[in-house]
Amino acid sequence: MGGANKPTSKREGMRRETLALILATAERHFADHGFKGATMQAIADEAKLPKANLHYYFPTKLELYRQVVERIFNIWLDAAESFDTQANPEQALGTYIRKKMEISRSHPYGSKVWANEVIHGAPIIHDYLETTLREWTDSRIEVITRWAAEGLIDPVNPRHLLYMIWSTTQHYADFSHQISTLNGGVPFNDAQWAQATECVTNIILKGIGVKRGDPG
Amino acid sequence: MGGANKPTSKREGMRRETLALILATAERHFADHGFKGATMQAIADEAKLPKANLHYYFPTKLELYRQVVERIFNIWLDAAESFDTQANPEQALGTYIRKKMEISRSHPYGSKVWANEVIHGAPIIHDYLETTLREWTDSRIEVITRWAAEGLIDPVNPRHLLYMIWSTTQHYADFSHQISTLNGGVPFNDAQWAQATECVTNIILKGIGVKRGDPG
DNA sequence: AATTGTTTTGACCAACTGGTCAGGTTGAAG
DNA sequence: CTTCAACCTGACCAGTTGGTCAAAACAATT
Repeated sequence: MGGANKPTSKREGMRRETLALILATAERHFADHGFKGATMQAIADEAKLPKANLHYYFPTKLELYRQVVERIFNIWLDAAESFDTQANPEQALGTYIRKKMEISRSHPYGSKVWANEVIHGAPIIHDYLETTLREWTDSRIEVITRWAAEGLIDPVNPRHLLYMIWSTTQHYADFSHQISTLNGGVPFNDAQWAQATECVTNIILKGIGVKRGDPG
Repeated sequence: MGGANKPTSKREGMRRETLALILATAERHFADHGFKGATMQAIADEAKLPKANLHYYFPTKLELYRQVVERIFNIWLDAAESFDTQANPEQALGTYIRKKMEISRSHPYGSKVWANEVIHGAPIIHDYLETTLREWTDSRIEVITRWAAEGLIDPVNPRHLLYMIWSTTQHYADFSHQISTLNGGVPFNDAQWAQATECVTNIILKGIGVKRGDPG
C-alpha cells in the first residue's frame, strides 16, 4: 500500500522463507522436547539445513527460542484484543473464549511452548507477565467488576474467572496427547472441536450467571 | 497390625530417608527444568550427596524419573477415589474439585512434572493414560451421564466437564508462577486458596445446572 | 567480467553430562 | 574380634551438544 517497496529480490524472499521455516520447525521441537531437550542439530535436520546455517540466522539457541516465544506472545495479544470491553458480557466473554479455543486448535505447539515456559518459572517471558499481561488483566478485571456491579453477572472474583477461561481453553492444546488418547487415540475432528467450544462457553457463561441475550 | 515387623535397623531407616530425599529433590528439579534440563549433578548437589550415590539408588536418570512420576500418579489416584459415584452431583463433584485444589497446593511440583510429561507426548505415562485413566474416566462419564438423564444436572458432555475440572484445578499448580506474578509477586495465602477453591467450585457447579442441596 | 557483500557448509572444539568402577567405609551378625 | 554384605565416593570415560571458523558458493551491482 504505502511506500515504494523495492521489489523483493530473490535473496530477500529466500531469507524470509528460511527464517519462517526455522522458526516453525523450532517451535515444534521446543514444544515436544522443551528448551533443553530440543537440539539445534535435530531442528536443522528436520528443516533440511546444515546446523551451521541455523547459527547464521540465529546466533544462539536462546535467541532462537526467544523469537519463537515472541511470535507466540503476539498470537496471545491477538486473542487478548478480541475481549471487547465495550460489548456485553455474553458477547465479550463468548468471543474471547471462542477465539482462545481457535488458537488452541491452530497453534498447539505455540501454546505448549508457552505453557512449558510458565511451568518452568517463565525465565524468558517474566517481563511480559509483569507488564503487558498484568495491564491487560487489570483492565479486564475492572470491566468484569463493573458487570458484576451492574448485575449483568454474578459477583464472582474476576481473576478466577480469567484463570478458568485461560486454563480450560489452553488445556485442549497443552494436553492434546491426553485428550486424543482418551478419544480413542485420534485427535478431535471438526464437530468435536465445535462441541468442545460450545460446551466450555456454555458452562462458563452459565456458571457466572450471565444474563443471556436470548432467554428462549 | 499385621506380621512381625523386624525393628527397623539404622540401615533401613537411613535408606528410606535417603530415597525420600532424592525423590523429593528430583521432583523439584524435573518440575523446574524438565527431564532433559534437570541434571543428576544438580539433584545430587541439592540433596548434598555425591552423584555416584544417586546412581547407587537409581541406576539411571530415566529410572529416577519413572519413580518420581509413579509417586505423582498415586497422588492422582488418591484424588480420583474422592469422586464418589454414589453421592449426589453436588457432593461428588464438589469434593472432587476441592481435593484437586488441595493437591495443586500441596504438590505443585508433582503436578508440574505431570503436565510436562503430557505436554511432551506422555512418553512414560502413556500406558497409565490408556489403562487406568481411561477406565476411571469412562466410569465417571457413565455416572455423569446418568445424572443428566435423571435431570440432576444439565445435559452437558461429561468429557468436557471432566477436562474443565482437571484444567482449572491443575492450573493453580502448573501456572503458579504466572498466578503469583499477577498476585503482586507473592504466592496465594490461605484465604486466597480458599476463595479460589470456592469460586471454581461454584462456577462449575452452577455452570452445569447442579440442583443444590441448599437452595436458600 | 570483475567486484563485493551475503549466504552456505563441513570440519572442528570445548564444555557438559550420564554413567562406571575400583577401592574404601560402615553396620550388623556370628 | 572377625566376617561379610551393604553402602559410599572420587576419579574417570565416552557420547552429546552448542557454538566457531575458514573457505566455498552465490546473487547483485558496477
